[in-house]
Amino acid sequence: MVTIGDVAKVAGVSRSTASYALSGKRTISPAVVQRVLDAVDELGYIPNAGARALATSHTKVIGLLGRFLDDEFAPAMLQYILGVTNRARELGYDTLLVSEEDGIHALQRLSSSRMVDGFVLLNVAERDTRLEILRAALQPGATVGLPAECDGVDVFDLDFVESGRLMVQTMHDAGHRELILVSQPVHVVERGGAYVWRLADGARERAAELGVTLHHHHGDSSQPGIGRDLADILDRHPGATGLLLNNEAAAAALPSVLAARGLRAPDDISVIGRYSDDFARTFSLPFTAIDSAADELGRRAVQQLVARIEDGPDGTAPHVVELIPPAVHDRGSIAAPPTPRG
Amino acid sequence: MVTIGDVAKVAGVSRSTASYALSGKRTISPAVVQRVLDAVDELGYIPNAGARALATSHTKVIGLLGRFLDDEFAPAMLQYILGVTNRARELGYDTLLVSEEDGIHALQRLSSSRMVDGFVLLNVAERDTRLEILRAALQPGATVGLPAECDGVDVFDLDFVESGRLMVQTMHDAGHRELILVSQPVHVVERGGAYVWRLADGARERAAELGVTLHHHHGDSSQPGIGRDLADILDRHPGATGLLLNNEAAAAALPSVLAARGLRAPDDISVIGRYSDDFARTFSLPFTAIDSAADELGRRAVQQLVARIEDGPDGTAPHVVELIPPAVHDRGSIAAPPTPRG
DNA sequence: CTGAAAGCGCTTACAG
DNA sequence: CTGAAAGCGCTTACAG
Repeated sequence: MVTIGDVAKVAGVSRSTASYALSGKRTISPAVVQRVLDAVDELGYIPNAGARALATSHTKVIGLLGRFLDDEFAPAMLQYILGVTNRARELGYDTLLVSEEDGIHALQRLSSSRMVDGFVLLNVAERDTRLEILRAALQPGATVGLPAECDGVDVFDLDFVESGRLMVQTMHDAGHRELILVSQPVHVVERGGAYVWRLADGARERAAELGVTLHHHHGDSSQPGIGRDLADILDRHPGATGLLLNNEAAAAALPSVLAARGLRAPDDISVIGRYSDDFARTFSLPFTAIDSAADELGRRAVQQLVARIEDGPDGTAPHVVELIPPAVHDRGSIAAPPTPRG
Repeated sequence: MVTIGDVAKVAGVSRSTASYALSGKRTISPAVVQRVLDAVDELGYIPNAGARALATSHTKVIGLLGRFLDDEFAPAMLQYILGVTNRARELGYDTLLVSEEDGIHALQRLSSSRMVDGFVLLNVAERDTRLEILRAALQPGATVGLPAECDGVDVFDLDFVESGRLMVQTMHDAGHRELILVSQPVHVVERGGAYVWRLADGARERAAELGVTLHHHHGDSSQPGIGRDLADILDRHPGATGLLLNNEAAAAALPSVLAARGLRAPDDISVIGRYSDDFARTFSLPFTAIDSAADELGRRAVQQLVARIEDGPDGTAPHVVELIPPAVHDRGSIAAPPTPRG
């Protein structure tokens, strides 16, 4: 293995000079710097990460903690992950991905062993037990997902309240006066998935303000349950002309459900969803939707985290709570309601 | 930060005794071991990973290199990733996930900096330039994906040739004599996705042996292209009664395509796919399929890798090439061909 | 502008 | 059965 001692020898300088020449933390004569750089090239020198971490207390690694729940929508998770890993690399960091069930344990292990400089937590719930550990850790942390208590961490999430309001507003603008909102299952809420009721609250609020009728239902998170649920829900509200989906499985199942009933969007019913553009593309969902901005959220979280890491432990920048405003991606599934038959 | 020196002090022993008591590499009297363990508990001691890595040359981290290609089927990738991270953790390893475009560069960086003890490469192509770097690295490596040249690495993949044979065999058993195979786009093959032609070869072979007609087409890898492709392909082979899919996007699009043509599986046409069970569940695909075994492949690769890491650099175990035999998951989309109309 | 030395926190021969 | 010391490969005060 080639060490900085080898580089120093080849360049004809001391190890400290070689180190300073590479880090630039001390002025070294240009000629010497060049000799060191040449030696590095010649030998293919890359510093030993463990040794550097031991000396500097910086690993240049961030810990990414996901919760991969069985009934959570797995494909969407990859977008968050790639947002984090790609942005981290751009900023000079590698990413340790932890899928461990026991997030608390993982957090303690990585923090105490000094394996990482900071943490990004995905899928953060309303009351997330990982947060107290994170606040007590020496490394800073950023979350994707808005918890009840945000102090001590940087928080990033889609603005779900505004998303709900926007869905209703958009339908109202198109002339709809009776809407159905299909959310994730109740147990997702019970598990702390507060975004479910945040979007619902926003929708309800705006519906009340606009005098629009809104029926709210929770649907299953997978097939065939969600297919039956959708059929059932449509049966129960024959007067509804607009469908709001805050449930990826529902969005995936809807095309077949509509086809089976001989309905078309937007001719017979208008539809607006909330999921990632990537998801829509992959599964060819033809519905106008609010982008869940997974990649963007991952990138922002890691960027803020790195800024905080490099600010040092007594950096004084206040913690942020950034809620990304919803953006509607129009796919033509919203139109004026059909004129009532008969 | 609590160090092994603190533990030693509290336990009233030397640092080396504390270390040996914890590692068990030397016999220490039970009483002393207990005192050390108590001190560890009391202080919440967790060893500094960098220091340990520096001393032992082992990081207990494996590097996971993915290639996340734009038109590759992203959701499936997460299954491989979780197979790797979960199994690695069970074996005491953490996982550094690298999504870097430039896999060669990443490999060199992680290898030379001694950040990881070994590598798992996902999505390995027929001629994968990362492999030469991997062979030259001091750390061992395992691949998911069968390259042309397997020496120096442990290789894991689904047996795609056998998968192709099995698809044809299954259809033949049900009475079908004219089949269509829809593969991934040609450019996936050109990029080195040899599994595409491996499955096709197996299918062709078995079709020839059984006297079955097989039409082979490449379809687009996303909507709306693949929807049009499927319709087109079905138009061109009105006599075909069985459809083989080696293209996830095609599987996802097929329900709507069939619905639009007023066809049902298996009444009007029999269908067999090749994708992960998880994928089928998530998108409620109603087709019998060969499981791509993503999770299982990730787990096996990491297990073999860890065995090799712990065998040490002069371990003599021969490298393996494990092709997982295809398993059909019956979802009832195969039946006898319809009796010809007219 | 440069070098010799200490120190980061471990593990593991070397002595007893 | 246990301890004092060396060493892993870096960085960074301390001296010149």
